[in-house]
Amino acid sequence: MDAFYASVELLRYPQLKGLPVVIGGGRRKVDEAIRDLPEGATLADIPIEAFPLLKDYAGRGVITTATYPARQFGVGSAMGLMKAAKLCPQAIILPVDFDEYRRFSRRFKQVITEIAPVMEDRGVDEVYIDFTDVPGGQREGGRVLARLIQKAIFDATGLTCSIGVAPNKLLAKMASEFDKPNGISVVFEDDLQSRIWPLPCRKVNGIGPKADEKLQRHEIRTIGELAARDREWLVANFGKASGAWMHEVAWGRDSRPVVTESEPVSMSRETTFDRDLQAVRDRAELGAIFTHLCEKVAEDLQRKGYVGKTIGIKLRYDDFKIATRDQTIDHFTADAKAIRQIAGRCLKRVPLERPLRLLGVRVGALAKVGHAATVAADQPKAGSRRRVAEEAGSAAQTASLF
DNA sequence: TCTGGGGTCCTAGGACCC
DNA sequence: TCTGGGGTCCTAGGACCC
Repeated sequence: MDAFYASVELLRYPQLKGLPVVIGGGRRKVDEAIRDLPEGATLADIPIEAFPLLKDYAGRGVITTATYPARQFGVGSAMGLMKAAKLCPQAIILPVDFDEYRRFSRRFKQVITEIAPVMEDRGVDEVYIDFTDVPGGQREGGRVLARLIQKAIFDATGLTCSIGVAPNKLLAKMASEFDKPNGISVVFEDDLQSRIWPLPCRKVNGIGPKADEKLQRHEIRTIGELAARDREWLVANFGKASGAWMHEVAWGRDSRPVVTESEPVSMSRETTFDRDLQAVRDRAELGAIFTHLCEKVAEDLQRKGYVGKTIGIKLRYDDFKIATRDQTIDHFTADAKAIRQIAGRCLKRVPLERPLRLLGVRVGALAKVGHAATVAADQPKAGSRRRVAEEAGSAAQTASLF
């Protein structure tokens, strides 16, 4: 299979070209900073002097993305804003505007599917493309088609993108990072030794900070060093599945197809509070947030036409530890009140002594509305019956908090 | 004032069924 | 009475990605 991996550079405002800009944080704080602007002004109308600076920003949040001039200072995605402010206080901060990103996201994906219909959605700004059957797709090893797609995206959206072309998804993804922004890189099978093996293991999609740390403890830093270990050794040290997978990717092998359709598995809403909240002292505030999250998830489900039967909550404590609880019920629902009721029971099963930083509500085991009816007719599972019995016994002592 | 929000997939133990 | 597997579902946590 021949694959593209295309990654689009997110929104930039023309008047900010060449300036250090970070996008992130809560919308609220940034909105406050630019609220003196004329009514109806969009960000594009704002004079540069009016943009809020990172050094004046105070609040929780992380960077979603940053311009290349900002990255020069060492700031980048997922970094805390307070830390970024120390590195680059003069950077302009802009609010995240996901509605706008989604609009652009739809447009650039539409442009791509008109040229190459076999496309896998990998999020708001990334896609895989299988161009095996696209007429002319093989010219210059795919470079011609990549240029065509790049130009079409730019014409339609004004966005630039980086494209990697390779024999499979694994290599295409790595190739796309070779020439950013707005570049095209073609990697062939024969380039494995010269271009892939020198890269750090972290560049492999699927090797994260934990796996990388463990690899480094075994003196494996580059993909080449990973490839040098034999499969048996990797399996013995990283487990049957992970070890074998690591061996495959180190040798540039990946047979995953480009998947054009997929059904969602879960939908969730979560929020980090402006300040840590305590279950007892801030009971009313927490209760209101909790209800709101349930309503939002219910809205999302209904808007997209899904129902679910596993309902759960997520807490993040002030020490950043996470706790989750969920319960599977014997019917599908997308009703805010029903979700709130089951999620409330989950909340009673989790420790609430520590201050809370985040609260989330999740609905999983989804089915499309209409398809759910047949599934719902199935016998309730043993687990649900058991749970119902336990609740009867524990309701009295836990009824207080939510 | 370190560390967002929305996802997927995997693992592992226990219950339960055959 | 004790000893088995295999398979599925449920739950909690964790790694990872965009």
